[in-house]
Amino acid sequence: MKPKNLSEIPKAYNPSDAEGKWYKYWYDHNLYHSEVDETKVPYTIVIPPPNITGILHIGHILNNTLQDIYIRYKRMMGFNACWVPGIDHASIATEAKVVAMLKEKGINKKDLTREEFLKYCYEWKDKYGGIIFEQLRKLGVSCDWQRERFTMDEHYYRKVIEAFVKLYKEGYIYRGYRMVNWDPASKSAISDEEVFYKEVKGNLWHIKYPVKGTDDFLIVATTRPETMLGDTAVTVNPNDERYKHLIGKTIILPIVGREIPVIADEFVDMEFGTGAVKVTPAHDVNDYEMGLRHNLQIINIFNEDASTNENVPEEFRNLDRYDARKKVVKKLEKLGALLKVEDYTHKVGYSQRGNVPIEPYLSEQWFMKMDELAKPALEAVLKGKIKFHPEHWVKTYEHWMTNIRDWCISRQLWWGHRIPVWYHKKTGEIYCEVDPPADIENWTQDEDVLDTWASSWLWAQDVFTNELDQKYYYPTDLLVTAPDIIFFWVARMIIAGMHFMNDIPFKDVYFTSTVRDTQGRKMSKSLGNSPDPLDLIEEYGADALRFTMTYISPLGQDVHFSNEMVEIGRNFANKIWNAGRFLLMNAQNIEINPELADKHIDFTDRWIISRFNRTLKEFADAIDTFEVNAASKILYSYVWNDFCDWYVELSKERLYKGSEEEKSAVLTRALKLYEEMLKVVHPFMPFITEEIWQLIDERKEGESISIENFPEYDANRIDPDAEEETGFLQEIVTAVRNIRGELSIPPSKNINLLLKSSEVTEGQIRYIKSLVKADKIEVNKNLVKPKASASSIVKSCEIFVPLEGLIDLDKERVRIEKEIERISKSLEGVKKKLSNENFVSKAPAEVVEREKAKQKDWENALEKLESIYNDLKE
RNA sequence: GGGUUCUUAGCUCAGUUGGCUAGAGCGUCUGCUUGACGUGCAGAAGGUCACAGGUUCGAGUCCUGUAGAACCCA
Repeated sequence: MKPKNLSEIPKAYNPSDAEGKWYKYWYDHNLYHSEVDETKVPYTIVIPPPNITGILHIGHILNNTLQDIYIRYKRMMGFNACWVPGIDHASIATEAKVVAMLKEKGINKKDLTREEFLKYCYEWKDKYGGIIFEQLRKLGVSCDWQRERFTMDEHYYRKVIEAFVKLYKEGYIYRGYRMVNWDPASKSAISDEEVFYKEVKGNLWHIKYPVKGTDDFLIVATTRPETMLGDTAVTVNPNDERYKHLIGKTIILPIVGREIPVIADEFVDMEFGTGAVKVTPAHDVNDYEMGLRHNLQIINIFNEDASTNENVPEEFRNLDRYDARKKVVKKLEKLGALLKVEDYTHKVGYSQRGNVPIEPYLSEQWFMKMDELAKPALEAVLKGKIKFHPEHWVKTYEHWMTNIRDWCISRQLWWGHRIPVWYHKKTGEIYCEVDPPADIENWTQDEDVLDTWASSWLWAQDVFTNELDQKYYYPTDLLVTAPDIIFFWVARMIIAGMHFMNDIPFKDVYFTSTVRDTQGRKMSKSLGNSPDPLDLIEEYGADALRFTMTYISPLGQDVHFSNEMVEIGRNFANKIWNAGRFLLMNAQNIEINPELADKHIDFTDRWIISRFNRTLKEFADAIDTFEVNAASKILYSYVWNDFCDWYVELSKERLYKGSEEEKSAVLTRALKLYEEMLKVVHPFMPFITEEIWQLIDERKEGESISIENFPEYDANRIDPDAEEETGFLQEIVTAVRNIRGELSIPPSKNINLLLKSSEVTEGQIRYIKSLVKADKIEVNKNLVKPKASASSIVKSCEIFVPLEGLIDLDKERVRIEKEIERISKSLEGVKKKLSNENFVSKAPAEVVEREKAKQKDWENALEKLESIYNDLKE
């Protein structure tokens, strides 16, 4: 080992210097490219492809940090690690952006041909599609950039089309005229999963519907009065005594004047509203089904943009649905048909993309039959072939999969994978193949494209573009994703995997926490509570942000994030930096000699090595069980508490006072241990660990900590004796420091120490002396307590700090009193337990033994404390 | 309405198959220009584990109920 000669090491770690430099180094040396290598076991992750319209948000930080931790860890463990990056074309979102962009330029999509429009889309993608990866690189992700994919790459596009054709031929895909969720802004169907429900303050309008040929009338209550223009019936519950006599009668629809029947259907809830329901089969899902049951006329009153069409009276035509509502209400009022208006809060479906209320709308769409396809995918998860972390998502998955409904996969858009179906111009015959028909002039291709998720569901299998790769890397190992796309993407990827590959797409799925603000609100642009990760990286450093995210994100729970929390990571990085700085500064004067690395070993060395190996074991267990949060805490506590607070402090004794050879041995060993520690931290904090790793020894061009071997746990290095010996030392030191603190003995004041014990060793005395700033330590099992002294008890050892005149005896008395009280209380509990015969006979022997030992220890301590206390009273 | 999850120190969270003298970080208080670090060091205070029952020798942990919160589905 040959640490660099450093004239000056900054007191604080400066991330911005290190980050750009090392990312470029990794990138230039292509360190994270993976090729098929049969001699190595692959470990594969496919990135959840961000949307090309998307920019980096705090959720991406968590998600990609987790993936990077796993990929870096496995790479260092010797796996052939492959992390495939890529982006998603995002049909609806992108098309909306491009349309808006064109509009600003004064171009109307309608005036463009499909080809012209797609050209604009690709231009847009080239301009903005790569931004998010530039941002992710700032985070330090070790993706294989040579494998970057896009859902509309030629190979991938073809795979999507092949999948459609296969499913069509197998009978899973059909075309139908159905009620769909219509987004009137993008003028496209969307799937059930793309609808979210918002609570909206609205009204319940009570409208009077006259019964033909009588003075009688029915009152219907509705939240959407404008749809009455398309009513074709009124329904009551057949058991409703109030309305039985009206069933079969005819209503004259106000405004429109259409004659519509009163029908009976069990579906109607007698309790809701007035118990009489207007039926608009073309614009409500339940009404549509009722319409089918009763053979009702279906009148569509809206255009594609949800404005009223020619099926309504002339004065109401060409109005936006909300304008139509106002006008209808006004008219009803004028006609005396409006009885009352109530405030009413209800949930309204909105388009997730366009954020406009969706319109239930009848249209011809392509659907996928899901129930049969879902079965193997459900089984794969229930039988544990795919494991979810945390496991409880299995229930949500199961619930959705067992109640799965057919999937509307067509979208009335141009940007995306065009449906490979051609209609014969004369015969109307349908042709569905990957390649167009030979006599293309006689056919017209379906205008629609596929739902984006009907392309990204092949992501795990078709980012691999040749058979060899696919065979080697598939199934992938881990998918890290947000739980809100469990249905959209995770479930469908499993379905696709089982159907097309006859195998699972990934072995483990890690569902991340949802990042919220400190008030528990979701991060959103409109609330302005969403921090820009790039600002955070600039302020605190990428490592700090990465570490903080893992440190604060509990498994399976939402995380409450605020910018100041990143200080946790920044401070931790600084701690690591300064421990390194300490060793490097000493290396300027003390020779590093690898031959001495195993010389002058004492119990503190064996202790830190033991602790390190325990840490390795705990760390690996946490990573293997996907408890990343726990893993980060294990790291934190080893680095900060064990290594810095104790080991570095202990080492000073020998570093400053040892022989030249001892100094050399101690520093060499400490640097070695520090280097191993850096490797363990590296997957979490890649930049700082690389920066220091490059400083502590001479490295060749192309070498990197990121491709070093991860330290291996060695059970033989677990050393209970050294742990015991160091633990005893730590307890004594802490007890003395406690006395100093509690009795306000200034740190500048050196003390003498008397230890009444037969168990304290010479080795321990040396360290105690340096850690508590003692001039003299006397150890003797027959010591007599000096009168004016402070005391403490650690196991069998009594500690006395004689400080005539310097300690306040009243304070000391209170301190001992408190200690007596605390131990008495604990002792009481133990005694109570042990005097319970049931406990002694039924509890495991081991537990009983432990309680007995406690009793002995505490009784012992109490006896000593009481004697000390009596002594103080004199 | 159905499902899932949560409620532990002022705040954010750990607490594995019940054995606990209930932990950590932040914040608070006291002291510290200690030859790595004030982004730090040393010490301290702070909790009838939401509430009520039950199972058990033993419950923060298991069961039932109540109250409150969040998310998903309809």
